Amino acid sequence: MLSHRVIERLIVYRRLLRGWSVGGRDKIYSHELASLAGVTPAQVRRDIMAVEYAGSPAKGYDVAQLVDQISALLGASSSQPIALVGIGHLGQALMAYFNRNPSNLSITAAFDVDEAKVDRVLHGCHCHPLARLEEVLVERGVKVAALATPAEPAQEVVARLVEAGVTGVLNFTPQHLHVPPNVYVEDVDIAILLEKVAFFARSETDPHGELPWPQIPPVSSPSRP
Amino acid sequence: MLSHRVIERLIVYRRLLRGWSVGGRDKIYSHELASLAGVTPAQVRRDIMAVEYAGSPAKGYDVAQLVDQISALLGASSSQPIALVGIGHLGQALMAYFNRNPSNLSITAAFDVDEAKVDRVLHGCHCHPLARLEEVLVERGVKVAALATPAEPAQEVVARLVEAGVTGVLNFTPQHLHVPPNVYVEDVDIAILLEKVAFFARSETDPHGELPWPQIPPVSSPSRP
DNA sequence: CTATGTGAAACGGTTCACAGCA
DNA sequence: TGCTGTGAACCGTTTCACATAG
Repeated sequence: MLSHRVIERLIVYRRLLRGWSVGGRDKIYSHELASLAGVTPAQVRRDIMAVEYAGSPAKGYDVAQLVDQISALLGASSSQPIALVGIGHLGQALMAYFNRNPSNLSITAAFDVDEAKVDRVLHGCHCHPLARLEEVLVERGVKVAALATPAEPAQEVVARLVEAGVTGVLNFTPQHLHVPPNVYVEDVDIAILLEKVAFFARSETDPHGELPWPQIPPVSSPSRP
Repeated sequence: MLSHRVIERLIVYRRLLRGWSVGGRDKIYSHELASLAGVTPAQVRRDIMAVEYAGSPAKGYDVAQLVDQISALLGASSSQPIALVGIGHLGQALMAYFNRNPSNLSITAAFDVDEAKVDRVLHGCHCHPLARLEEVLVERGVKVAALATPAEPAQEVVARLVEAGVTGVLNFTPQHLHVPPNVYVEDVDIAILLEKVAFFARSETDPHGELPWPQIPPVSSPSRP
């Protein structure tokens, strides 16, 4: 019923709607939201069909109500604790980001094998030794973890995460993780993504003298790609 | 003809094949590669149809030849320079990663507005002031850039990147970037991905007492999901 | 008129199932 | 027998096009 793609876009819409205040308006049209999100207006309307809310053809969607209905669908708007394993540069980037931009997600516990990083507070987040992983996770009821270790220990760590009750993992490791069917894993393989970008950068022709392009197309114009 | 998904998986396959040495064998079956990559054997065979190479039903695919043919399809195996804009934690994570695991991609120039970070060498990569962006990029013929700045300056920076001849951008910013049609942008929105994981973590049921699951299924067994 | 809601068509990607071959 | 290569079926997603409403 709710596919991965739809969920992803609804989360994007919600973030954009929360920042919406063009001319102090509290209403928004599908083509405006579409332009901000970089999708088609039809896509926006189709996605909004999934939430229990109907806009008015005259005035568009009420921003506040739409945010509420999306949140109702996504569920659990109350703050949810996230664990982080691996306090390298990437791990610290994650801590810094979610500390700076407080959302309903917050990284509340970090873990590393490196004794030097342990038992300190980094970016407002306490760093524990990896040995205490299960203990802390169970105590805090953590269900979601970000995995930012090197590739080698990844499978072993994820097994311990699952054992401790984690059912969602954001995996920055190049390892393909084996988990039981009730656990959701999202892979983010940055090296693969960069190679992909390099490939498509090559395949795109590079016109030497080029025209100006619409850098910031007016948000109010219906985009018809 | 070659879709984004296929390119992505071919890059994954190539990496796995380069690390393949089970029992010193130089051949591999589709189900073995599939198991490593976490896809179906049919998917592997279908993807390999895209490259100009045929395996043998008796012995499977010759690993070295398959790597060569995938590389021929992906093109430009010679080292390609990458620029990085934004030397925060995330930027340093990228520099550290591509320094440690040398591939055919290397981050050769980094940029930041912060004077304190500039004109030093971090992770084997020289850091320039943002003002010299165009100069350095044109001089080195850089076509690919990773964007790891805050959201606010992202659109302005990408405009300058495009002006300097960049045709591929890996965008870690939550901003939707407007670029001319000949420029490829890949978005990696970590906050959205974490929220998505949190959502699916909630929707998965969490069976309390659970059975052991196949953590490392034998690579030689045909997986039929 | 313009914008929404939506059935239906179009599209793209994955899987099936089987022919062919060592 | 067990694998590869592949046409065809299948399935999920996106887009179209139009009925409907202010």
